[in-house]
Order: sequence, then structure tokens, then C-alpha cells
Amino acid sequence: MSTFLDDLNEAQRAPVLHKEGPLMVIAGAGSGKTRVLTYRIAHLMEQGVDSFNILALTFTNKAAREMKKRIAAIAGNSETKNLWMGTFHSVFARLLRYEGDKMGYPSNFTIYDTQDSQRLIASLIKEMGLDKDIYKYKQIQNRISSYKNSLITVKAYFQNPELVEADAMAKRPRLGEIYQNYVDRCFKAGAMDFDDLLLKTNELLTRFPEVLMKYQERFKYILVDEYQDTNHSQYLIVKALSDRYQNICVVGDDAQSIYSFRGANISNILNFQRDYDDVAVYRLEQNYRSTKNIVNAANSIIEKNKNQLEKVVWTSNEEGPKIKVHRSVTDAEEGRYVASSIFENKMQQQLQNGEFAVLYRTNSQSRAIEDALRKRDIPYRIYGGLSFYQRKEIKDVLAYLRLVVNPKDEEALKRVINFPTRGIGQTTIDKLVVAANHFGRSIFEVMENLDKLQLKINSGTQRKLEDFVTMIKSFQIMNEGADAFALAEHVAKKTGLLLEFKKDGTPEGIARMENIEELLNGIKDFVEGQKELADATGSLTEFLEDVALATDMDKDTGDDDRVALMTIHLAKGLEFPYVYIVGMEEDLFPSAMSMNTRSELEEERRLFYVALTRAEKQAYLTYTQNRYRWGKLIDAEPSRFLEEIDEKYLENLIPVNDGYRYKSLIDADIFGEVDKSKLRQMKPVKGTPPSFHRPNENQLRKLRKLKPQISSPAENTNVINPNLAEGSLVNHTRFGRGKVLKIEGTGNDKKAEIQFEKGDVKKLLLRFAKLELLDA
DNA sequence: CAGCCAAGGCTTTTT
DNA sequence: GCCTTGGCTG
Repeated sequence: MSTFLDDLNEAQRAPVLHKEGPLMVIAGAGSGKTRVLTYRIAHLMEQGVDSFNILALTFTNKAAREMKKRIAAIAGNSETKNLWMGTFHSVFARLLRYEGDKMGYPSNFTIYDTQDSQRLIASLIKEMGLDKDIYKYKQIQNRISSYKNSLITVKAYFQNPELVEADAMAKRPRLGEIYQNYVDRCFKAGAMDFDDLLLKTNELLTRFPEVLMKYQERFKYILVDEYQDTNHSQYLIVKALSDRYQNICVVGDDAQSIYSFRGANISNILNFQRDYDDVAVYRLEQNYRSTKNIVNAANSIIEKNKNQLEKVVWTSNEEGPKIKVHRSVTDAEEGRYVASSIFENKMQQQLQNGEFAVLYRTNSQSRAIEDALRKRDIPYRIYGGLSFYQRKEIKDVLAYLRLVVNPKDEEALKRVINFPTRGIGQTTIDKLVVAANHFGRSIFEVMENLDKLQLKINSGTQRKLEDFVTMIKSFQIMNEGADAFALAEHVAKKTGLLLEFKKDGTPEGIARMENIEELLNGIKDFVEGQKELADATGSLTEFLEDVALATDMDKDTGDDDRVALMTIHLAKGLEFPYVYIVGMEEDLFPSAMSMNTRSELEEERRLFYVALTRAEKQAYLTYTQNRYRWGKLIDAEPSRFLEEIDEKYLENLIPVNDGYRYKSLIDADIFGEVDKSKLRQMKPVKGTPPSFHRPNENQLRKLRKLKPQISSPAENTNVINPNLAEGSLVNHTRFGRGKVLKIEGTGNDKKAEIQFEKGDVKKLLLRFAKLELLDA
């Protein structure tokens, strides 16, 4: 036997050596759970278990990739390639490609993302003539999603009087009908949504015992990571597959269950011992990641939760510095504090950017942090938020490709049938949809047979539709021969997408073109990467699936050294020497939406636990007294979680408030050469100084039209003399209502004054050099 | 049918 | 504050 087992402590070694039968590993934060999983798989292989018989389900595809790499180092590369490893969604999407035909799905089925689902539901609501204020498509999509995750099919829904009644009471009696139509339309389009990937797997395993048996035999050993975050649908899949051999190993930490909003059920882990016979339970309680201060502080938080498994996380690491708590006046200042603290730490300790992470509760909080980091020239990377593949131009290209692979894909079709514009309007599309529903065919099929159908579409438009069909078909023919990259490049050019963005000429348009180029490069890499894999071909279908299920965490960052910005949810499973948790305020963290019930609040608390336990050496908690939300400055109150931490682990940093406004301006460095003597005369203004950023297209349109009124300069004003660059955008609302923003021209000697009022243009482009602020 | 504009919604977290 | 939507106009 090889010596890799020596790397483990006794508690870790036991679950690795455990042979047959169900086992559960309760692994505290930082206790080496990934290592246990990795070594267990490697050990199984060394013991002669065929790698074909192992299935490992991880939380991200990146985690799977990294684990594979480590296993390969121990057990050898060729055997490791046979492991089935990945997220629930990607593993079972793959399985459904093989087996979905039994349920009437094509092997090249499309995966609808959340946006596709929402758009489809929105159009169903319209088609059914329902009031969109009562039937809100986002809520309904959410509802359907949670039904699916709980395995409530349309049939089960109608058989459950409680559900039907609840929706009737909520004045949405036709929700079941929408659900039915949604399911039908997805099926007709040859599409599965995210939830279907699990739901249909369940259906497959239940309806076809021979398929179930095949995969029970195939996956004799099943391992599930982050088991506390599995939902009912996933639970049942695991249960079914492991039923025959019972070689099921789940790893998790109930204290880190943070995904109940997407159906994760913490009782899956709490009840594991009841669900299987003779479960061996192992606990990993020694934390190798963090200092004593961090571990103990985290413990002092989580013990406030009532519903949890017993365990005591401890560490033999050094004491470490106390957790620093910082208060600031606004969110912008919070950002500046974080940026300068990172800067100082980097200088004093000679650290890399990659050793820092800034974590927040909501994605919208990233902006203030970004601004501050940018001004300090600290490189950063934002994870999550709008990912690359969610961008409009990327989704446009992908929609064409989806259509090539699966012309029944209606959401893709509706997206691109008139983009770039080719004279096919909404009225025409509506007619096609009606016809498609009437004949029970896809829109594309209707378009193929226009001449045989009497659709009252004028001949000019018919012609345009036929041209579109011809174009897509030519792509399909090309797809049979050429590889995915060549096709995608051809599509981007031939459809006029590249040209569309090129001709608009704005920086945004150019950025979009570059994004498309990047996508094409990505496809090229993918094709080449896939060719090396045993059972992959580098086909377009494979690429599209990869894209649909890719998360931001999956993207390879290369080795560039950046500060990480992400939500706490995304940070699960990661670790950083220095961690800043920002926005420690009531209604933000805990979120205002999650304080209604004890269980919601407990989940927020677990989230805080996760956040804090990411830190290895030093944690910072910051909060502000005022924060911009929905464009308004609102008062903020320190989070209750701050009080819940035992004080002895904290160090409160009381900021020196010496005219923060003045300081902020210098700090922010947005005003260039500031005339300090005049600045001092400024009245303190509640709020942050104006921020500058590049205007978007919509704003630019407005700005170009703006004609400032000419007036004489007012007396007794405090001149800031900003030396703003042309094209800078000033956000006037931060001056407060009733203020007048004065602008002095440069090119000529004229002066312009613009007074803002409610409903007025909110932003303007400064083509001038002088900025004055005065009370109206 | 396309482009422009104003009004309203939105932000909790994601595969 | 930002983005999407829907209504209006040419």
C-alpha cells in the first residue's frame, strides 16, 4: 500500500479506510473534508474497485476537476479518467443524453436556463390572457422550480388539494394550468430546465427498472460532497442509485447548510442515519485552516442555532489576531477602508492579492468595493453576478447555436429570429406561436411549411421567414462536417451579429465584439480539450451543455493574482488568508427577506458562520451607518450578528471622524488636483461625493441630447475645481435634493447651469472642467 | 416595424 | 441606481 494515508490524521483516516456500507462524515469547517473524499476514492481504487464503478457528486465542476487531478496524482491518470465526477446537474444531464429517448427527449435536448424559463412563463401568461400583475412570471417560475425540486409534478400538484387551494387563496387559481402548459412547451421544444435534469432523472429511474438496475450496477460506490445542501430530488436519486449496494458515502456539515432557498433540505443530513441501515458516522472536528480566534468566534455564533448536530470544532493553530470590526459612514467609505486595509496589509506583510477575499451578502454590494479597489490600483476579480455567458451578446450567439443543434428550441428562436433586425415583428411571431400551438408543432416546423399553411402573413414577411429558415438549415449542414469552432465563427459572421455590434461603434459595442471573440476562442479551447477525453467528441451539443451548466467558479482563472470578490454563497468551500466581510448590517445581513422565521434566521446565521470560517489568518467585519439602496441613502444599523460574537474575539476600530467629507474627497482621488484651501469651506454634506463611471448606452443617448442652459455664475460658491475628464459622468443625486450643480465651460468662456428637479434627467455628461456645488 | 422615451420594478442567495 | 418593459411616434 502506498504511503499517502500518512498524510491523514486518525479521524480522517477512519472514513477513508471504511470499506462497505453507508457512511456519513460530519466535517467541521476547515477539517480537511475534501482531502478525505479524495483519498477515499484513491483508496477504493487501490483496493481494486474498478474506477468505472465510482460516482462522485460535488458542488461545483471545478471542485470535481481539482479532485480528479489529486486522485490522478495518487492513482494514476488513465484509471482516474473513468470516474464519473461532477455536479448533480452535469452528471445527470450526461446520463439523460444517453437515456432520455426513453421518455421522448432527443439526445441533443436543450438546457433552458432560468432566463429561458422565465421568458417562456411570461409569454404563457400573456397567451393565456392572465393579469401579469397577479401572475408575476418570476414568482411563478420560482414556484414551479420548487415544485419540481420537491418532485411535485403537474399531476401531483392537481392531486394535492392543499397546494391547489393555497394558490387559489393567493388569487392565482390558474397556476396549475400555467405549470401544465410550461411543462408541455418545454417538452415540445425538446428542452429541460435545471430542475428537470434532476426530476427527469428521478422519473427515468422510477419508470424504467432496467435502467435503474443498470446504473445501480454501474455506480457501486457513490460519494456525495456537501450533502447538507442536497434537495429532495437529489436525495431521491442518490437513494435510488445506492439502494442495491448501499455503498454510499456522504460528507457534509449541517452548520454550513445555506441553500434552502433552492430546495436544499437540511434534514437530508440530519436524518441520514434513519434513512440507511447501520450507518457509520465519522466526525472531523479539528480545524486546520483558521486561527483559534476565528474558530472560537465562529463557534460562539453557531451555538446560537438550535437545530444542529452535535460537534465541537477546535484547532491547535496559533491564537492569531482578533477579528477587526470597522464602522464607516457610507458604503463608499466602507469600500475605501477595505481597499486601504488590503493595501496596508500587502505592504506590511508582503502579500499577494490572491490572499484576500471580500465577501458580501448580495451581489449589488460589489460596486462600492470595486470602485475603491480600482482607485487603489488593486487588481480584483468578481465571481458570480452577471457571468460571461449571461451577457446579451453571448446569449445571442449561443441562441443561434442552440437553434442549429435543436431547431425546436423556441426560446432560442424567439431570441434571434429578429436580431439582428430582419423585419420580423412581434405580430408575425405571435401568429407563428399560435399556429405552432394549434398544430402541435414547433415554430420552426411551422416556418418550414409556410407555403402549405394559410397564416395571413404577407408575402414580404413570408419571404423573410423563409430566408431565416434557409440560413439556419445551412448552418445545420455545416455542423455535420465542421467542428464547433468553425461553425460558431461562421454563424457570428453570417448572421450579422458581429457587424451589428461593430457598426454601433461605441465602446460598449466594441466590448461586445470582443466578448464574442472571446467566446469563439473559448469554443476553440473546448473543442481541443474535449478531443483528449475518452468519450467526448468536441461537438456543439457538448459545448452548449458545458456552457449551460458552467458556473463562474468553474472558469479557469489562470494564475493571475487578484483579490476575490464574491457572495458568501459562492465562497463556500474556499479559503483565504485575509477575509473582509462587508455590510454587516440589519436588513442586509441578516437579509430583510430572511428574518420572518426562526429557520430563516438560522440559515442566515449559518451563512455568517460560513463567511467567517473562510478566513485563515485574519477576518474583518465592516458595517456602515448609511448605505445607498435603490438609489437612496438609507440609515443602517449594525447587524445583530456582531453582538452574537463573543466580545473577547473582537477588536473594535473606532474611526476618527475628522471631517470625513474632506477626507473622502482626497481619498477618492476623483477630483484630481483639489484646491484644498477652498475645500475646507465646504459644508459637510451627508452622503458620499459624486461617483464617476462610464455611462451606458441608454444614458449616453440622453446625455447627447442634453443642452445645458447658459447662465451667469453664482457668487459665494465653493469651488471644487475637479479637473474632470471629458466624458466623466456625475451622479447628481448624491448631492442631495434641491442642490444646484454648476458647470463651467472650458472650450469657450461660457458657463452652464443645470438645476435638477424631480423627474429631471438624472445624470449628465461633463464636458466641462469646473464643478460647483451650492444650495438652491 | 423600429426607435425612442418614461415609468416601474427591483435585490437575497444559484445549479 | 440600474434595467426592463410597454407605449408612442414616424
